[in-house]
Order: sequence, then C-alpha cells, then structure tokens
Amino acid sequence: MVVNGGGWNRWMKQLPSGVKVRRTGPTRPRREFGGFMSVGKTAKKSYIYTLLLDGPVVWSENLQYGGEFGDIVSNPERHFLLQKRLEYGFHGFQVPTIPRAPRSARRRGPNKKKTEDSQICAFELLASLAGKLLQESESSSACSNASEGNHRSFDEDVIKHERHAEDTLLKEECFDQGSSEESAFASEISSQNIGQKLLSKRFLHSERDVVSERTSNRADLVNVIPTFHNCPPKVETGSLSKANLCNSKDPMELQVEFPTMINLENDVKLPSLREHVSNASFSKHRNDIKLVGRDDDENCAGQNKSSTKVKAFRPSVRIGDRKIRKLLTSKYWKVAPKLRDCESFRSDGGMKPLYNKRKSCYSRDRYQHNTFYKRRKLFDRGSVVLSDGGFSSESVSNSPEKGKSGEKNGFNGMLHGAAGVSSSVISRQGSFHSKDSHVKLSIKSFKIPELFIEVPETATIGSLRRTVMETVTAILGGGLHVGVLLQGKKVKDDNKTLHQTGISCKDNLDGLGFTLEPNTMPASPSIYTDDPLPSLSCDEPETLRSLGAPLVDSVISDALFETTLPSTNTGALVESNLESVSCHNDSLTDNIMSDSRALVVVPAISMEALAVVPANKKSKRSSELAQRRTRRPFSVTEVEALVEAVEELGTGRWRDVKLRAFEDADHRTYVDLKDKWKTLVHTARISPQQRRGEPVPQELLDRVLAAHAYWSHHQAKQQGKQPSGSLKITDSPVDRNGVEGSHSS
DNA sequence: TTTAGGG
DNA sequence: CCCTAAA
Repeated sequence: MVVNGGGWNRWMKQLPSGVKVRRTGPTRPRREFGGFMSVGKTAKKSYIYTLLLDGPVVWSENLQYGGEFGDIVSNPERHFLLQKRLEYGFHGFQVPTIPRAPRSARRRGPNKKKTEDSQICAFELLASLAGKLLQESESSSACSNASEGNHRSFDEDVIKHERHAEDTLLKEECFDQGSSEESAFASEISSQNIGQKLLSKRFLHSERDVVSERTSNRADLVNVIPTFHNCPPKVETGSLSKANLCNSKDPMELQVEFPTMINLENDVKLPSLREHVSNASFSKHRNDIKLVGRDDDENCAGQNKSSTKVKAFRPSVRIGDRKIRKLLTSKYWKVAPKLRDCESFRSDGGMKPLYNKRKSCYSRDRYQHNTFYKRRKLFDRGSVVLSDGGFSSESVSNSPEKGKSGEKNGFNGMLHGAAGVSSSVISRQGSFHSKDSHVKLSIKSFKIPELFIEVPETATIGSLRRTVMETVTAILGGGLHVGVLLQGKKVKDDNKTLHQTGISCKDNLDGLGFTLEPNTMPASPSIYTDDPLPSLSCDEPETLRSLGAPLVDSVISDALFETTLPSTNTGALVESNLESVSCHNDSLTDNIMSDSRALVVVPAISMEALAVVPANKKSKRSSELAQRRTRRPFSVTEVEALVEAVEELGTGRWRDVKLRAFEDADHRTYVDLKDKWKTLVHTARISPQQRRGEPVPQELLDRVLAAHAYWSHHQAKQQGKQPSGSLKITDSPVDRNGVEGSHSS
C-alpha cells in the first residue's frame, strides 16, 4: 500500500534500523514490524502505527494511516519532533522509557524567547548557577552548625572541580557530534564517567550541539538527564561514614555519605542505572524553557501542539514551596493530624494520600504518587516515622511486556538513578534527651550523586534552576527509600529498636548515617507513545512538590549541581536541616514494620530520619494538585479512534476503550476518554459556531451521536462481544433497542 | 481500580 | 481536567 503517497515510506527510510513500526488498531492486536515497513497490504486505514525505537520504547507515536502520519512527514513541526525523539533515542539517552509524568508533567513549551540567553552556554549557566546556589546554601547552612565551615570549603572545592571538569568536557566534546552513536554516551558516561561531573557538561554540550544543529529551530528542548548510576542503595561502602564534612566539629552531627558516591570513586559497581529520562526530561525542559506552556509528558501530539498548548503553567517549582506548604499544611494535617505532635513530621507529611488516586492506572501517575510518606506509630518506644517512596514499589510495574513497561522503566530508571543520587545526609545528632531515651538527630543534608541536565542555550537561568529542581524533586520525590547506616553498615532490620541496634542517645551518632535509596522498582512513569518528552515532567509535579518545595529551588539546585559531580562528592546540600525531633511513641509509626519496602524505619531516630526525607513533605503533592496535567486536546485522529472504540465497546467500558484504542497513549486515561466522550457528545449537539478548538469532522460527530444514542439504549450490556464492529450505529442510532445481540456483527 | 457524574 | 462517591 502506499501510505500517504509514499510519505510513510520516505519517512520510514529515515528511521534507524532499530526502529520498529508497530501497528495497532481497534480490530487487531498490535504487531511489530521491523524496520521499514512492512505495513504493506495489511495496512488499513484504521490502523495506528506506532514507531518504536529499538527495544524499549523510546518514543512512539500513533500514526493513523492516511492521517497523521502524513502530517508528521509533511509537517515541519511534527517532523521535527519526531526527529528529535529519534535523536534522543539514539543518542545516548538510550532509554526510551519515558516516565510519564503523571499528570504533572509539564514542560514549558518551546521557548518563546529563544533569543534570550542564547549565547550563554549551558555550562556557564550551570557554573554561575552553581555558584549562586553555593552561596545560598552556604548562607543557609551557616545556621546549621559547626559543620558549615567545612561544607563551604567542600562545596567550593567541588565546584571548582566541576568547573574544571566542565572545561575539560567542553574541550572534549566528544559526544556531541551528533552522530547517533554518540548517544550511547549517555549511558556510558553515566556509568563510567560518573565520577566526573563532566557528564553534565557533556550533556549540555552534546545537547546543545545536537539540538542546535538538528533542531536549530527549536532550542527549547532541555533535557535533564539524571544519570544516576544507581547507587546501589545497598552498597554500603564503608567509606560512607567517612565523609563527614561536618562531623569533625560537631560530634553530634553525623554525616553519611552514600554508597553511591563511594562507588563512583571506587568504580564499584555503579551499575549505570542511569535512566534515561530522555523523553521525560525532554518534555520537562521544554516546559521550562518555554515557561509558558508546558506540555505534558508524552505525546507527540502534544509536542506538535506544544507550542500551541502553552497555556497552563503549573505552579512552577519555585512557587511550589510556598504553595505547597500551604497546601500541605492543610492537607497534610488532615491526613495526619497526629503528626502534629511531632513537628518533625510536618515535613514529610502524608502526602501520599493526596495524590494516590490518580496514579493508578497509568504509569505516569505512579511516580507522582509515590512521594509521600507514611508515618506510623511505634509501638515501643519512640515513634518512628516511615517515609517511603511508596511510589517505587507501587508504581513500578514490572511487566515489561508492553511498551509501557519500557517507558516506565525509563522513568523508573531515572528515579532510581535519582534515588541513587544518594544524598549524603549529614545527620547530626542532637541531643538525645528525650526522656525515654529518644535519640535525636538532625540530618543536615543528603547528597545527591549526580544528575545530568541538558538545557538549551536559550534557556534562562530561571528555567535552568527549575529544571534542576524539578529533576531533583522528581528523583527524590519518587520512591526513595531511606536506609539507615550504622558504622558503615546498612541496618536492614527495621524491626530492631534503636537500642538494639546500638543507637542510643548516649552514643554519639557518628556512626549513624542515612542513605536515600532508589526504589527498588522503578516507579517511573512510562513514556508515552506519543510524547517524546514525557520524561520527568510527569514526575516532577508530584515529586517536585514533594521535594521541590521543601528544598526550595536554590537548595535543590545546589544539590543537583553538586550531584552532577558525584565523584567529587560535592556535598549537595539539601539543606534540609532537619532538626531532630522526638516524638511520642504512640503517634508514629507502626506502619514502619509493615512496609518493608518503605523506608527504613528507624525507631527512635526515625523521626528525624524522616525529617530528612521530609524535605519532601512540603512537596508532597503539596501542590496538592500539583499542577493540573497539561492540557492536551484530542486530535482528530484520537477522536476518531475514540469514536471507533466506543462504537464497538459502548460507553460503559472506558477501560476497554483505553486498552483498545489508547493503550499507547499513556496520557489518556480511561477517565480522560470518558470525559472526552462526554464533551464530544456535547460538541455534537451544539452548533458548529459554538464549538471551539480543532474542529472535529462532522462525520465523526455524527458517529458520536449515533453511538451515544445506540449505547444509551443498549447499555453496553453484553460487553464482551458483540458490540464491536457491528455497530452501525451511525445508521440508526438510537433505535435498535433490543438488538443488543443482533448488531454484533 | 473502574465507573459514573458533577464541577 | 479534576475530584469523588460507589461499586
């Protein structure tokens, strides 16, 4: 067959060999075609073609034969996006998985103001940014304690290193060239070079180059690539304990370095888990850049439109803090009123409850949700708080089978990586006084291993900051688990009491450390088929909220930057100084035990530990709503697919509709489909003059009315079978009442 | 988790 | 799109 006058074929020829075309359609299971199309004769107009980049879905887009596909080929913008995706896919962001941002994903659309900082190189931006951040952090840290002095110097050194590294990178620029192979670099880099923060630079560079070169048009893309290796959370390098920036002075303070960091140095395993956030990151960045609009995570379609869509912003991160706090405050309390008792908790807050809902179905949501923490009461003594990145476990959907899974993985990967970003926490021990021998400790900071961030030259510093923050947030927000390290060893038994473990008020807590571990599973979001950008964005929202807010841009950003230089170990200070607070036994904790996955429960201490995590608290969904998902108008193609599916399945089986026609569109939930149908019905009933947005062919609207009428009478009763194809609803919409079975074929 | 509706 | 009550 000729697809779009050969457009398809032409297009296909441009695809890398690894690209596969998967055909999906209402009436057939999707299939994959390798390489160039074999769409051939079997292709039917109603089929939806999904392009898959080798293996995991780097990105995919539903193409309707004869429909949008041609548009993609002929539409510069769409084509561009597609190219972009491919590039990313082959560039080293190997991971195709795109996390879907739960609703939150947002990216600012393409930058409207490209010109702005166009001249500034990302690198420079980062450097300057880092500098600022450091200053900020320093100042902030000052409050904290003795350790401060150390931190500064440390940070400074780190920074220097980073810069140095960056320079080096710049010079090298190896990867950038844009060749597809280069792409591999991401992974490689992450794994190998991790130690060098260079990576970040590289990315920037490469990104820049690539982007600029290829997409000279749009500089808007920004990628944040968290290249974390995942630090094996488990890795318990003995060295961890060492890094005590602060310790020396303050006995009370504990610093924990994460294994991750250590690993890097040693080259220990850091499996490069780096995730590819590619898509997600993409989208996010975009958003950032554009400021105005953010797209959601995935869809290509969205992208296409992205420029168009600009509309809603999400509360930017920065804002987030405050807002979030407020929100959190209210909600949080609602959720866990008990917590109040312990101030420490406030931070974590039970975000969880808030956002859970959505995540459900689709991967993207997942990550969002994960962020919250749970607290429980401890039976015994101190109250323990657990925070778990629930999302990881929850969100993680293991089934790789579907494209989704792949996507998810990517996302997850990121998270992991992120998580991996272990933050070195400096925990101090405060006094241990509580009567019951409560061990108090404050965690001064967590370090984040490293993050890769790519930002277009045109990105503003503000967007850069946001990007970093979002990335961090996303990462942290996602399922991070808190691990407890004692004398460099990980304390796995959550049920042990502090006392049993050897942590008592009396002891100095020097040997006590905490780690942030990536969730076991990737919580990640999935990448959407459509959306190249899915990436973090999705995550962001929630995660951001969770963490971001608390961290505050600056802080976070700092951390991030530092993170970038894992090897260096800059201390990313997440300045969360958590003061240890002791809570009463009763209130917190029991859950701890319950969730293994969850964070490590640290009994007495736990609270504080939590506190650490808490930074997130604000975040939680603080935003509560976080941001609304970005608006993604349904394309005519989607409408058609929806109509077709509904004609076959009826109006009471949205889940099935989703599966049948939008399985790859992670951003379209069954609820969305249901809502869309509702609006379509409404649209069909109003005059064309009253309709807004992209006009939907009258033919489709007629089918909508027919199907609606038909199913209204048929209640979609016999779901299973018959309805499908048979509905000729169109013809006689309403009437056939009893025909249920008859129409079936 | 889905469905079904209101907002 | 969001939020929820119900199932």
